[in-house]
Amino acid sequence: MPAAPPVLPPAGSPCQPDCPVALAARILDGRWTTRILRDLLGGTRRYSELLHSLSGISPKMLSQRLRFLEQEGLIEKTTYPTVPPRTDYRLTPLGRQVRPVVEAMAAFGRQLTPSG
Amino acid sequence: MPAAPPVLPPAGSPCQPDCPVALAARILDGRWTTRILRDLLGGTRRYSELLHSLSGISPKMLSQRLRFLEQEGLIEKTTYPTVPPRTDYRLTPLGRQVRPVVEAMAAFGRQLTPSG
DNA sequence: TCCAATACTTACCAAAAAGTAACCTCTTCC
DNA sequence: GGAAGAGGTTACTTTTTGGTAAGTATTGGA
Repeated sequence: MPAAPPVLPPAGSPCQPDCPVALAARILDGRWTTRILRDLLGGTRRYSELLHSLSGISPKMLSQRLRFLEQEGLIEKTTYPTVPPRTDYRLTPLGRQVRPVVEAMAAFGRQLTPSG
Repeated sequence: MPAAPPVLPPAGSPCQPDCPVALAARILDGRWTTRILRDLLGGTRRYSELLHSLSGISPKMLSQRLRFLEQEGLIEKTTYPTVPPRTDYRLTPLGRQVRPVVEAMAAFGRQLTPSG
């Protein structure tokens, strides 16, 4: 059975603050959010792995965004009481629902690159 | 023939600043951008229509975002020298490529609504 | 004793994004 | 001589976002 067709609100209807696009934008907004999600779509990641792979992000921003995404129910973490401690982050079922968004962004972003 | 399968960068590869997702995020970032694009996906709109339909946006923000999107080649405008003057905004071919992104965001946003 | 490693937090600061309110231009209608 | 209406701009302020640097906790190892 095919996936449900993508539905955009009808042509005339304005995008109210509670419109699905606005709700998604509130969560996905920010320089780093979609990049963090993109990396987590590749599987579980540790804090230090993300800090390294998202070149340029500061520890503060990373933990801030991670905390926000956790609050919003998109990711969850596990801390292992080893020495030194270790923390794993992974997407929740809700978080995995952003895959189509990130994929569509990647496809759009490829149109943007001057030379592939 | 089916659409090309959505491709996300391979699991291990970090999201560099020039990764497609980051490039798309730079343009789609901000509280209003995707909402403006959402409305324009419904067809040509006038400045005053957008000002009204994007409830809460200020004239300054709207013209700022519109100018930015024009610079980035996603929209174009036409001004008619009527009295009073009239301006139409519409998506360019590049701008229409954001449709899948906005659709995916809408689908994700619908998961977020507590009730419908 | 001090350093290393991991995963943070805190205080402080700079820059960017967004909001508010007022103003501007032009012309036609009252 | 206004006001109205479209499409903005300007100056000013606030809020949000992001960055830097340093500090915290734990404990095994040199």
